[in-house]
Amino acid sequence: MYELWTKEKEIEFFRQSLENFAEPEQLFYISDNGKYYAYWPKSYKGKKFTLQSRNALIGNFTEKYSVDLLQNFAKERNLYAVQGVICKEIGLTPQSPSDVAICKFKSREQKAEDIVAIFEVKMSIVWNWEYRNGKLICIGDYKTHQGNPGLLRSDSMLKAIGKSINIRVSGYKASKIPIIILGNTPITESYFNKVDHLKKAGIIQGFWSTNPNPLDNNGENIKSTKHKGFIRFDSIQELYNALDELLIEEMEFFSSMKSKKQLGQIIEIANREATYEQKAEKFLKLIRE
DNA sequence: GTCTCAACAGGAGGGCCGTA
DNA sequence: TACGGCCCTCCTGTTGAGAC
Repeated sequence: MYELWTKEKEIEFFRQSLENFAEPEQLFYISDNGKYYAYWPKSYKGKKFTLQSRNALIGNFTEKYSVDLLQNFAKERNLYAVQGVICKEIGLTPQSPSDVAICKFKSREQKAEDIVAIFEVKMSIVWNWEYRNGKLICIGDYKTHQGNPGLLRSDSMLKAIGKSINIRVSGYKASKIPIIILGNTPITESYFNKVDHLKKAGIIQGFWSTNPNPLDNNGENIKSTKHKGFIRFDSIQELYNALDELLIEEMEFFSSMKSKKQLGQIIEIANREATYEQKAEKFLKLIRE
């Protein structure tokens, strides 16, 4: 039930889809010699086409999987993991809801102050599979097929970043809510510094992979970037600890483009307040004016 | 020639809305 | 209520540029 992403989850997706509504032709590519593949193998040179019918199915499956993964954590803290959360005041509209969010209440429509964390799910089938005589045979990891799954794609990364910024610029009500991108693959090296910078800048609190072993034969893959902008979780407990760490203290996102003189003035005024919290509140108030 | 990366293109599915 | 059109989001293959 509450487990990280493994090959068994992908088998579950195919089995569930085949049992409920999908034909094999909607889930697998058919090669020239009649074999059914989840992705075109790198060695395949025959005629190809692009499967579209799987997209929404895997999208929905991975969102539901993410809800299950987070539900146990939420329940223990009297919270709820909710799919498709709408909160218009922070840019989460019915057309573009949050994939998953941890909230104080169970409903889809939420007030900003009742949303504890927002998760954007970017997951896909990671391994390649052959469907033969009703059986699913794993024929290789993502390095052996022509597809480029999940967060390994630059446009998936850009889309996740774009959606997060859209929430951040929708208003100050989103400034207390952490945003996590949940994936099931590593990220490319070209994004190592960028995810760290996004974390330091407060825009996205992490790109988290729930897949502890994305490569076969203990293939080397990144555990985390230098400043933990990307983390690969190897156990549920590790994931829950990271969530606890993230949610334990109330944080505040802020950004600005001001001269050193203006900043100095703001700091000087804020510093007249009595406590650290009051100084911070004054600073945030002034920087947003 | 091969590999990697970013950008682009594209169809399926689903929700919404106007119209008959 | 049914239907069609529009738009958005989903994921995946293709293409071209650049590095080696």
